[in-house]
Amino acid sequence: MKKELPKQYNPKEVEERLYSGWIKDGFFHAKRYKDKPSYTIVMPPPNITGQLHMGHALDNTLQDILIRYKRMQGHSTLWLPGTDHASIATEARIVEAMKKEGLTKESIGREAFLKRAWEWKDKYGGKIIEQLKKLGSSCDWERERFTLDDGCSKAVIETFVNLYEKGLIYRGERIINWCPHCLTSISDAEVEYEEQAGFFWHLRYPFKDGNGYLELATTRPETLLGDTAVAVNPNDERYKEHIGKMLILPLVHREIPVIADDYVEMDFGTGVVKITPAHDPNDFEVGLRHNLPVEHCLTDDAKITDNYPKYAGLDRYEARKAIVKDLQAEGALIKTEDYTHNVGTCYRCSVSVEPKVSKQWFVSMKPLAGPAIDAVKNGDTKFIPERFDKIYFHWLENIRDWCISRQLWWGHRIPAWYCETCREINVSKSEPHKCKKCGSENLTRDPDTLDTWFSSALWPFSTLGWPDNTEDYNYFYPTNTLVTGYDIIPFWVMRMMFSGIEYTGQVPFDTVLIHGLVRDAKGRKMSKSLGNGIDPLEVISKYGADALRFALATGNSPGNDMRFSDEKIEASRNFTNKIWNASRFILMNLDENENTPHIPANLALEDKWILSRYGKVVKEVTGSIENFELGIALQKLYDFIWDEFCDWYIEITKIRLSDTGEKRETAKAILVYVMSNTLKLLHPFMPFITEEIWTTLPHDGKSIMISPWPVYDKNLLFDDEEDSMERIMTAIKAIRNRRAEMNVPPSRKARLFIETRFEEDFTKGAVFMTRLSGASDVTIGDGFELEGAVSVITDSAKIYIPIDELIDIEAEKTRLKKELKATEKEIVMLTNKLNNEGFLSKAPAKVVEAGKEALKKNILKKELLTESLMKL
RNA sequence: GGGAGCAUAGCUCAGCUGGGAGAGCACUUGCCUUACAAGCAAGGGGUCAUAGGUUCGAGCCCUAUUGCUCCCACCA
Repeated sequence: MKKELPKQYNPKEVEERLYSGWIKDGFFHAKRYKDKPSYTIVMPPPNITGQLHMGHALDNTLQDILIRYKRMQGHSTLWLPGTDHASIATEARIVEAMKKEGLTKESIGREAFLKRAWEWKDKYGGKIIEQLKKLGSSCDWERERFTLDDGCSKAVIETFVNLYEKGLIYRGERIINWCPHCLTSISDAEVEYEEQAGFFWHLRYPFKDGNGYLELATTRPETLLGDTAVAVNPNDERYKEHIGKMLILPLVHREIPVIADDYVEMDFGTGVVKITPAHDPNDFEVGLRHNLPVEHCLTDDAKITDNYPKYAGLDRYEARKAIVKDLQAEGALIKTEDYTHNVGTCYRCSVSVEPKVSKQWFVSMKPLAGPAIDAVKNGDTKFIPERFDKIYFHWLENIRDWCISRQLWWGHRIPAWYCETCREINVSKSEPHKCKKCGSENLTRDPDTLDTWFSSALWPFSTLGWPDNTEDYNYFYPTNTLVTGYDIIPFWVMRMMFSGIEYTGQVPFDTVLIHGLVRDAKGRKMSKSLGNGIDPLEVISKYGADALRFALATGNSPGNDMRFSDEKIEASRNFTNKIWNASRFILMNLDENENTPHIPANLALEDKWILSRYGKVVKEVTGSIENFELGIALQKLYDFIWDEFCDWYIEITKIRLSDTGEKRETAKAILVYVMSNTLKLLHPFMPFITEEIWTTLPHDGKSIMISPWPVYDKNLLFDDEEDSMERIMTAIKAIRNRRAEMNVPPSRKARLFIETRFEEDFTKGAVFMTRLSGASDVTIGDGFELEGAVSVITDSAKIYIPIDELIDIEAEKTRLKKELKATEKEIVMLTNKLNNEGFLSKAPAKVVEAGKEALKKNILKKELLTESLMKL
């Protein structure tokens, strides 16, 4: 049966059929071959609350390209997928859902809450995985993991206990970032600063002795309730005499001291700062240095505490108004100024973060940061593009201890039990039955869970079976490439690095490929609130996954943001259409039982040319992918397929295809060979359409995705034939140009008379020159005496086109003169260059040679032009 | 306050270690040439932000300037 492709490419049908076929054949499943190198990527696990957005689509497209490429190259390839439990986001979702039923976490209790959470996860957690499949992701779904599954949890407990025993995890009362909405602590990395318009309230704090006052300014007057001192700079002459004196705190009428601390900037404001250790990170530090009491005046949900009955229960912003009013009434308010400043907000809910002193668990970062910095400095892991190592270094060099405890229930519960008898902390991998210090059996487990990122930090090895010494772990770890956006370097990349080094003794990956954000057509960040997000699933259903992947992979370079637009996706779709139709054309010309791709013996000039060009594309594309220049690799394939293969080679073969015998067979064979192999090069980028076509063409093997990646073959290089084709193509373009200029309709065929030194080339090319340049026939010879013929001159030939009715001798002269002038200019430029001693001695031989070659061509062209002018 | 990025054709962007600028879209002209009008052919359009410097040679390297963008930072 002769094979055919339908007239229109139908991505939907093809994608579903092929994807399920690949799964069924087990092509995505990674096997550990002893004699093959491994190549591993762990997927950045999307949140179970997530919906696939363009960021995921880009991230996973890039990973799939690398994985498919390496798989075809014969590596034991593992792309390990999974999801993240996303403690805050998921818990918020469930709390919200319960609210509708009139329930709260507390009302149903921890166990029932977790039951709901797992149910929620089972119901919705797999959604994003299904969406990733639509993209064509060739993940090993048999190895899919979840950050809260048994294996990952075991790794988390192992790590926690281990670090605790090493003294790198500790519990302490520190100032942390508190989200009054999510009701949990969050880490420094989870705070986003945004500029907000506010006020600067200037206040008067009177001295206890009734002798005057100090003026200070604050943006948060409500924290005045928690003031336990006022600070000035020790070197500030204005206030030196007041240091140690007591002030009366307005409204509260508590006595607080004036202290001296370097932290105070003399030239900012009045040089006097109120100190609220409980609710400001800097003030907390000052408080530590001066032994100040920590006075809490805000509750967990940011309301005034019961200690201040007049304001108790008021929200922080209401309290602010009330307190300002009262300050004014008391005469303590001097003035109010407009003031914009940075306010920390929660990266999950955008509510202003409240700094708060609280007992939490921390990871001691300094000892872990050092080796992580070294690993990048000495090249064990490298960032692409390199500049992102600066961001990485900056974070690690300035890092503070990582607050890892969260006041949430959905997550890994901290493995610490407190003895109710002696207060000893018992940290243990399994539940202890009695206190290790006093033997009491009255133990209570810490109610808190760990930061989601604590488990994510272990992802590259916890998913492979660590801490157990599994075969997967030994074979696939360390992983190779991590692909992610620059925005999560501090959250994730950095933490995986120090975790990997600390626990496994190896960096978790050798390369971090960083990509940018996908923005909308106007360059805005895609966001829910703006409603400008483009849904990748809609794009897939309208244009196909391959078109989406092409649009995401092309025209952008690592680390840079990109824009996504309708124009771009349409251009991508057009490319899929082009490939589809080229293939249809080839299939149309094949006979039944065609041979598998091969190169026949008697090659024509153009066959050698396209093979040579193809060979170079193999080399270039492979090189570009190796350098992670995926956009460039794809651009090269696009250009080769569209310009060289379709617009030239296919057009040229049409002559031979209408013939019979060996000529036709050879053309067919080369068409199949080049198309089929080029599809392989394209497969990592556009898996579906390439598979569909490849398996329809004569092929060897079950699937393109497990076929061997083309290898650069020097035997396929034909430099002389490339030069010959170049001459002919230049001539054809010049003829087309002349005809277009003179408005000769394509239907008007004309004869061609060619004078050339490259007679052999043009004799070969004459076969297809007629078709491609609208000629009726070609005559190659010498000394043509043609009255009123248009001449076309290239650096290798002089071509006459007799079109009597169109010839205008004067116009012809003008045109030739113009061209002569341009050629002469070129000659002068090249001559100067080649007479330059510096250039000759310092430029590489290759460049000098190219210059000489160009000069030679221009001189030839000049001669031909001059001759033609003389004749006229 | 510190750091980074960007500035190339009307628009969106490529341009790998320096060898006389490219693509897609848009525009102009002509084509239903039997794979593709989602196409074919031909064309117009750029002192590569500005000013210096290094070099035989600079979009690419160095310095300064201007304009945007982002990240980090305890100026209350």
